Amino acid sequence: MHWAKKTNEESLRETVYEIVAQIPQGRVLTYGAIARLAGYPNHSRLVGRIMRGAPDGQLPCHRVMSSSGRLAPHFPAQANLLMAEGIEITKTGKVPLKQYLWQIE
DNA sequence: GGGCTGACGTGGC
DNA sequence: CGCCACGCCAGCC
Repeated sequence: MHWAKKTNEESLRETVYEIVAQIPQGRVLTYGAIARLAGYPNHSRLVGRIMRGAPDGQLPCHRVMSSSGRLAPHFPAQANLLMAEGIEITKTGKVPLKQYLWQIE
């Protein structure tokens, strides 16, 4: 067969969770980076959707943000959780990715 | 099926 | 740094 498996939230969720679970403390990752690592480079939006319904407390979803370092809407606790592990947040409410982006070795 | 939405990304100004 | 237009694509109505 040559049909492509339909990319949907279900098929991505597991992979995304696994990746997010591995983000080290004090480091962050972007939706786009996660999408690429999962093998779906053009599905950053879907990753965001998945994070929206992610089990809070089980996963360090606060370490996930946009490529500009902007934090997630409707997730007020994110900033505190980040600062709690030593991550700096600028006055404009963004995380300087240059310093905290997880460089996978 | 068509149109809109959105925890997105990139490039231009 | 901010705003915006585009491109993108699954989910939802």
